Amino acid sequence: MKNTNKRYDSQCGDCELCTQTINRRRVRIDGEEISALENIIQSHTPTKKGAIVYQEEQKFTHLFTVHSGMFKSIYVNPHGEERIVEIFIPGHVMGFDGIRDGRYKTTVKAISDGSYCTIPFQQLNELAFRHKSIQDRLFKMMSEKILQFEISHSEYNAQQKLVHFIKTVSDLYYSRGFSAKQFPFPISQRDLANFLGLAEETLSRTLAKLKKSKVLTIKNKQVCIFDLDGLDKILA
Amino acid sequence: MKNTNKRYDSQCGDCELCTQTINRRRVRIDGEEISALENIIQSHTPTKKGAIVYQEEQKFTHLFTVHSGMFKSIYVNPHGEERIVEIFIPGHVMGFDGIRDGRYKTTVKAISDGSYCTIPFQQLNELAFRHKSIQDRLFKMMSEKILQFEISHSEYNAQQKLVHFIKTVSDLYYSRGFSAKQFPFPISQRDLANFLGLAEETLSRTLAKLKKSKVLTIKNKQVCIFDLDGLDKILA
DNA sequence: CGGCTGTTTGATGAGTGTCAACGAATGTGG
DNA sequence: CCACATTCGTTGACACTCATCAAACAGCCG
Repeated sequence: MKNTNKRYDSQCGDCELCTQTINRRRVRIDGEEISALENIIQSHTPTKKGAIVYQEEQKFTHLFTVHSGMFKSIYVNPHGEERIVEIFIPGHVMGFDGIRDGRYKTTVKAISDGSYCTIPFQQLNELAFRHKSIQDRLFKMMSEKILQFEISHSEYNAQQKLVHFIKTVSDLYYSRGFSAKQFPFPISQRDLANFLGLAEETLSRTLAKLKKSKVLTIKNKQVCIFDLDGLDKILA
Repeated sequence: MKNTNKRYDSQCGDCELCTQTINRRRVRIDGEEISALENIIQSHTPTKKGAIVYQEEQKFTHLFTVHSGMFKSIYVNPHGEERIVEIFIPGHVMGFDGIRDGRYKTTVKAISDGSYCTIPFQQLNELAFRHKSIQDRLFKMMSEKILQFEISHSEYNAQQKLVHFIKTVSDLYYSRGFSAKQFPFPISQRDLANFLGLAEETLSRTLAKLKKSKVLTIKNKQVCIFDLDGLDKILA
């Protein structure tokens, strides 16, 4: 099982910081700045499922990029309820919530076995101050994130929420050269429901409906999309 | 009417860029960097209600800070439906959605008469590259915005959505030294419903309920909060 | 005054959350 | 390797929130 997942690994210089999307494909940015960047990235910390990358209120020191596996970012509301606010897959950068006031505001845990790279923010910051292109990239990445949130804010029903998320993941795999129709999906339905703001039962029923209408299934922690156009129709 | 609003104006060096929150109060950051910043800010463009600050797909050149009045940021989804994704009040910075790829992704319009300041991003960028503290501030502001979205993602019912938004505005006025219990609120119920993702009728009924239970009212484009603790209880 | 636009009210139904129970899968210790 | 415990996913019944439709009402401006 672990071996079949291996091909989905992200290379070290393959994260959002070092790549850009052109024609739906993720391509590496070249230049000495990027090399400088790669030099401060500490590579491949392997993690077991459930392992903690960073914790709420811990001092903010690093950003992290997912290398393999899936991670979740958890926010605990004032009533102690855990809410999953983000799901990360290979290439994603984790830890932006710490920049604000020097402490992480969420807790990040591994959903599956996997590994991540570590970027000392202090050094990244210095680098951004020396290389304009790196400063620009950081601004752009954060701007992108803000835009995504703004738009995703829009009102979807249960099916659309689910399909939208799966499509996002599909696009991401596609952009890295993998199949858009079949890819690993190690997240549990409980976590997924929590993330999407749905009851577990609603998610289960929604998945059943999508399977019945031959749009997609999730089996053995793998998504299999039968009808990509069907997905778009659901979101339309 | 316009005169009574005047005291709610934000000063030029009063926006999120030049201030920070300490003990729920917004205080000015000092230092020559901030002065440099103020030098590139072009002051006070007055606008009439309905006026457009920037438009989707227009080339990204400036950030804007609200000086007085209220503004809305509109995203048009693929089906031509308009969705209000942000509401801006004095001190807020508008235009971050343009950094991503050099074009604004939303349209910003004035909800009421008001005015705003203009910051050439090119110059701001240069400045951020020279003054580390400005780069830091920009990073922090964007991080803050990301965090807000992540958290607000959490599941609220209609009443909580409404109360949460009003509380946000209240806090913001308070942080600038105005009353937390009574402040201008020029947004129409239609726009507000759209922003909150509610039907107009639901919003109307929710407001009626809050008024009946003596928590708050909105009259003459003014919010009047009777029971601040009541608000917190609703969100709890 | 009439024609807008914005807000309110009532009736109805769709979509989801909740509760309860069960079945399937996974992990654990002997 | 089996028996058991635990987690995870499924299914049905039901209640409730909220969107929708329809219609009336209020405020505003020419």
